[in-house]
Amino acid sequence: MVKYRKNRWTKEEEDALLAGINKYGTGKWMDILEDPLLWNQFVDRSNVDLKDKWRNMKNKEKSVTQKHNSASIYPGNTSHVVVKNEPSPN
Amino acid sequence: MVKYRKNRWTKEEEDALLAGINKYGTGKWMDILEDPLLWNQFVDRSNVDLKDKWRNMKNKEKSVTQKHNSASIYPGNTSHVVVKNEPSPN
DNA sequence: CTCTAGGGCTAGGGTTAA
DNA sequence: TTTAACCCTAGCCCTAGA
Repeated sequence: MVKYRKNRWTKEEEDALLAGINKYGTGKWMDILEDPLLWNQFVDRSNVDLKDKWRNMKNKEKSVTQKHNSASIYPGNTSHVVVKNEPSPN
Repeated sequence: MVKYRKNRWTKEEEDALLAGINKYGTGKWMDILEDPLLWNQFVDRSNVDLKDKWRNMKNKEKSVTQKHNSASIYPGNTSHVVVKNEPSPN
């Protein structure tokens, strides 16, 4: 099965992704994708697509920062950190 | 809050896992992990990590076999069989 | 409670379309 | 050539059942 064309990200989809990251943090792609307020903003995206898009947005920001030293526009850029659930206190 | 980083398996760790499977059989991950000759070969691995790694090694072998029909490179690949230890003759 | 089995998800390297 | 979008999959998580 071959994918014939790329599915470009819209501004609306990018906003939904950022909103999801604000709510759940990075590394919670399935949670973001299935959020009742966000899921219908995404057009044929998988959890992996969300992860890849966030990576691209970070790379873009980084190159912009290198060129212009602009401040981050993205919330909670902590992609190297994962928040682990505490074990439920039975 | 826990820092997350992939911990790639080294050749030495793989060898230790295979040696453990030879001794105890598959499905004895805690026994392998705590074996006095093996435990210090593993770098920050849990019993679940050992199980997952064996699954990956099996999958890898399977795909190689499908492509090249090569013989098994793993000792005693009898994942459905449990090998019992002989009592050590002190 | 601990441990295993197996499905699910992520992280990061690799690949491709444009 | 460059790179956003997409693929591959090892490694790690979740949890039912023993």
